[in-house]
Amino acid sequence: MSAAATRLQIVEAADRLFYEQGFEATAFANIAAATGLSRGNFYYHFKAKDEILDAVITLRLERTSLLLEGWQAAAEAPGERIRSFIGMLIGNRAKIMLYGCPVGTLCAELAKLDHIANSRASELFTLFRAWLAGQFALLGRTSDADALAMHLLMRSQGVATLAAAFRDEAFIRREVSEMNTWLEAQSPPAPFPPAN
Amino acid sequence: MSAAATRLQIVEAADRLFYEQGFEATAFANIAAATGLSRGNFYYHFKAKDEILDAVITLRLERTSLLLEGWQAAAEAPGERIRSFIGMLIGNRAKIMLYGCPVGTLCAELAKLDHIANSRASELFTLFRAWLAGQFALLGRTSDADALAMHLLMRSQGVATLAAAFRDEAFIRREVSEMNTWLEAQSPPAPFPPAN
DNA sequence: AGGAAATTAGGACAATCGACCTAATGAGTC
DNA sequence: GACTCATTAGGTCGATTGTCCTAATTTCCT
Repeated sequence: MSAAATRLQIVEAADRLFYEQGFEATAFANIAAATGLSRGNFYYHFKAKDEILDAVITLRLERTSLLLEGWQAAAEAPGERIRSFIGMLIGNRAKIMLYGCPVGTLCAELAKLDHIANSRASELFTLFRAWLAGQFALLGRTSDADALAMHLLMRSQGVATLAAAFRDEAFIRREVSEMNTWLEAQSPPAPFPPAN
Repeated sequence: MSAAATRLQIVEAADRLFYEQGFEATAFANIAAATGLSRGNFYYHFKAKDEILDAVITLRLERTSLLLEGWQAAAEAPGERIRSFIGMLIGNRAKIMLYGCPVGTLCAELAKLDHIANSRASELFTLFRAWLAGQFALLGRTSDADALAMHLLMRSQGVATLAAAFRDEAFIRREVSEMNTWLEAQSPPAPFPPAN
């Protein structure tokens, strides 16, 4: 197999295991078992475990960018695009109830480990934050676009954390519904009361 | 020193280290260095590391109960009591920006580790949830008291997660302010429109 | 097909982990 | 002060960790 293909195989297995078990709790033996590769083989593609983490974060950054571009292309209306973001909580509800949000839990773990890759992991949040702020700006909320983006990001993180703690799918659906109605109320810029 | 005092010393050091570094990343050597005690000594007070975790969770459950009772006694109005809960985000903002929420991050880690103590850790959430639901019931929101409690819990978790990721104190203050105004809007039961 | 380079497998290494054991020290009683 | 029991210190154990090294294997080019 080509080196690039093997490398990707390692990174994808590590990506899944880091999410399901955590970074520190995932040993080379786990990645080896998941990929069917030998442990010693990893050091041909990576110098250290931290380098695998870097590759995982890079992979997530790339795929997140593609995801956002996809939402950007799939809808013209900013509100509908934001609804795609909110919809993630429903689409990934099964894994979220088991392992929480991949971004939030990774950042939390790396912060506690005081790991160097911590700032790079939080760039995943920045990606969503900037994209959401762009959509709110398109909605006319140019002055508080970033604050609205952070607010929505905050809600999705809170939902993911509690959904995992209580294994409660109904809670996810209820909060997603509330997020959508909240979103509806954010649309009109209305510098003057609407004339009708 | 008495056995009970030494035991408490161990549990309190473990409590802090589990919060700041995570459960798995905290070794007996760390607790030994923090307390000045010998490693082998721990096994006189606990059978295994999991038992220390159990003691830490028990300690947190007790202190959380005391905290809630204190809020209960400090204010008559349920709204003011709930504001005490929200105020935690301000009071603990320094540590929250470094390590996130002690409850949320512990639950997240134990879920990934598939640890037996996971359900016991989430009881910490249940404590806040039930108490908050009680306050909302006192506000007249008997039918959706639990949903409102979960909503507030969700917001505090999201704020803690993002505040840690971005090290953003202004974000905490802004969201706390929004939570308080949201709380104001939840007060009136108003089965009929107010007559004035 | 043959040979060079790329890729992989598997073992060995020191370090660290939780766990266990035993001897030394402490405090309190007669 | 001697005795007993509670408490602590320190060392040891096997298992596991990330890391490294070398030989075997595969791939690819001539």
